[in-house]
Amino acid sequence: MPKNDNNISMSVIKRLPRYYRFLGNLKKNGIDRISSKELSARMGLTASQIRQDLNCFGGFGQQGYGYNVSQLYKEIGTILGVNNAHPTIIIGMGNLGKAIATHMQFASGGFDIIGLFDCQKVGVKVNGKAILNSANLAEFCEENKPQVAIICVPEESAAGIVSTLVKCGVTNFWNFSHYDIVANYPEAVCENVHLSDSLMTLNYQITHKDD
Amino acid sequence: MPKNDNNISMSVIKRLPRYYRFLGNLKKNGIDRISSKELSARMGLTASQIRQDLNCFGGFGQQGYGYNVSQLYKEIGTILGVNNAHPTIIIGMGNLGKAIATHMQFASGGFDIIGLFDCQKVGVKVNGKAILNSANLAEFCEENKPQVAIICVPEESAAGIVSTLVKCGVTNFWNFSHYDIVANYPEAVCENVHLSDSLMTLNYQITHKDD
DNA sequence: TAGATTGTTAATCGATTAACAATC
DNA sequence: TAGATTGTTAATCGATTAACAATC
Repeated sequence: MPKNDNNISMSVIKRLPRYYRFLGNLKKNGIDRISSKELSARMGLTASQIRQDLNCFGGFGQQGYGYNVSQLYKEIGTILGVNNAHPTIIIGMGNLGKAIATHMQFASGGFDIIGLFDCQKVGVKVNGKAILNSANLAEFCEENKPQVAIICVPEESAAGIVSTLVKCGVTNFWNFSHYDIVANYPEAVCENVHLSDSLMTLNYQITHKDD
Repeated sequence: MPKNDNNISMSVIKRLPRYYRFLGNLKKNGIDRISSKELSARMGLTASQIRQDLNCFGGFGQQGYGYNVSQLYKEIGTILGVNNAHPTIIIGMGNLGKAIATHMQFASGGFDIIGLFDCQKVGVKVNGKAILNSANLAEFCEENKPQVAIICVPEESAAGIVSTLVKCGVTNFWNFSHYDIVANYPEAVCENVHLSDSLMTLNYQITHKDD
């Protein structure tokens, strides 16, 4: 009986993909039942946290038994939205954009790539799809109604691109630039990936290892 | 007078790169003085948090005045370790590895890329550097003593690669694979980038926007 | 039934925010 | 000096962990 509490904390949400991954592996290995204790040992969490996390969404377990792996895997998948096929475009076909376009398994994550854009390289094929001209972005959005945009352009170009997209009704973003989308468009949903910040955090840890 | 408290929380550390970025921008715009209040407004934080964060490392401000932008920028840079040049290798020259190799500004982040590895494509140049054979990884490490490895191979290959690297004394990782390095090598320093987890978190937010 | 394990409430821990004396 | 703003302590808030009654 799935709940829908609407104020699930980000801490919990950020753990869901990892649960999903571990359950997928268990399933693949033919394990069809697991207790919070056993899962906690495998994942390096507390059993308490796992039970708390899962109970944000519903009582998926059974006292005295634990959790059914396939069922829980499916439930978490649904919660995450992997059964969606959000029409999605990628803006910026530099090295990063190309890598994202070719490297990610969008379909199994719930996304459907319907267009790749760049202001250069128009017509060049990436992963079998011809790059479209960023100049025609607005027009494309009117016709094809993408729901999600992946921003792989540098910060300088991002402001203009995002402005165009929001005007066309695209308000969901996977943002690799340092442009702060939510600060400028509070209604937007945005997940940031700041690779250079992550690298600097690593540097901090290396530099201060022996403090 | 920089402190060195050695138990700075990860919450604080993860905010440092963003402070560094904002201060760099202020500096570029010719602003040479800022109060925690003004900075908090620009960054969308509380002034209190900024003062708490900075005071983990030392009293960089001056009552009645605020903070000197250039000085604070420099201090945070030093804390983050941007003046280092950690000899670094990248393993895996698929789309992602290539993008990382060409896209990131390693030098200004405190890293120096001294080798690119792949089990195929040996000799092909990426960013002016010829790809080396992963089979010769151990040998290369003995000779060149890299300190950091960037793991851009799939999870299946990661276990073997990381084992080799740890044996050769490489214990600092920027890890793009789902292989859990710290679980297997507790002495390792590792910063994970799980792109597919990030994408799934975005999907959750889109899917539950109107809950 | 007895043992196991959940769902959930209460206790603890840590991080953020507020307040204010110190001081430039 | 008076006004501004820090550094730091105290209060609050939220997240994690522990405990245990409910129940399969």
